[in-house]
Amino acid sequence: MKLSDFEMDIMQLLWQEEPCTASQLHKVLLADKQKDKKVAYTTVKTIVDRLEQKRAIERCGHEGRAIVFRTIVTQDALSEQAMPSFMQRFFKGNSRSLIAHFIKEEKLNDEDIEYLQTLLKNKKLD
Amino acid sequence: MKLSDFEMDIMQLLWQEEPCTASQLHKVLLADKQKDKKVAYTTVKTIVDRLEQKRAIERCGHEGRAIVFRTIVTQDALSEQAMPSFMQRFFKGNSRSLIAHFIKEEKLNDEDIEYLQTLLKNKKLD
DNA sequence: CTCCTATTACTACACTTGTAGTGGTACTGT
DNA sequence: ACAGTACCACTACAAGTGTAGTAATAGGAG
Repeated sequence: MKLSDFEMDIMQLLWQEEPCTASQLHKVLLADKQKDKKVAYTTVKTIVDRLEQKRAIERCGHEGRAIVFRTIVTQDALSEQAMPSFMQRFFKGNSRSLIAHFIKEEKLNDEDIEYLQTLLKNKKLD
Repeated sequence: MKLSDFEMDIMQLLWQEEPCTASQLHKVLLADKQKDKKVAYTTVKTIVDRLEQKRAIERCGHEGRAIVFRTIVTQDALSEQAMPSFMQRFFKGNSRSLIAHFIKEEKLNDEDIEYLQTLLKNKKLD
């Protein structure tokens, strides 16, 4: 399944908020700071319709007139799909440099670091 | 700068092969196993043209009649740009779970693991 | 019961993207 | 010098995407 950027954004919201209606999603989107961009309700609804067509989400009830939706595909299923092409693109499939990149560039507190160190240790032992 | 998937593929090749011509890129693409998909030379040329329009690459000479191209933007510049939206999408900007995901899911040999452990150690000290 | 409003289903449209054909022409091998 | 070929610039086009308008209407407020 291939979803567009905006479709992914909506899925992201749905995973956090589901089950919910299109207008709830719209409100969350508008409330979401970090982005000045405002979209019309109908725009969100269009994306929701497309997600339904693609069988990424489905109707699971009503709330007054509004349709309540929930996701069908899991976040993992989708990221599994998107991950390889991403890595390919930026790191030629070299996961080591991918991880290294993030470790170098991203903010991590001590607790994060310890957690990741533990993960690595376990990985080595397996 | 926003590049499409195919445009990114070509950039990837260019970073590895530059400076080079469109037909060289085409040959590399065809030679590339892993993908049965065959594209016409003109398709590649179209993408190259678009990359030039977007100022991601530029002409830097000729080789007979053929135009030699080289990249203008760096791999880092582009991944910096692409990274956040990707992370946002799949990990809500939580870099720790992103890194954790890769550590868990990707193949890493002992040397890789030691390298990453060193990186983490240094990160902690900084 | 009637009116208003929130929602819906449908339609629209310009832009991007993947994919490639065409027609012209600058080199190159003979 | 001529022909063939490899390349170029330009054009095309369907599918997907972001963005939204419109017409109809079900539900809720009074």
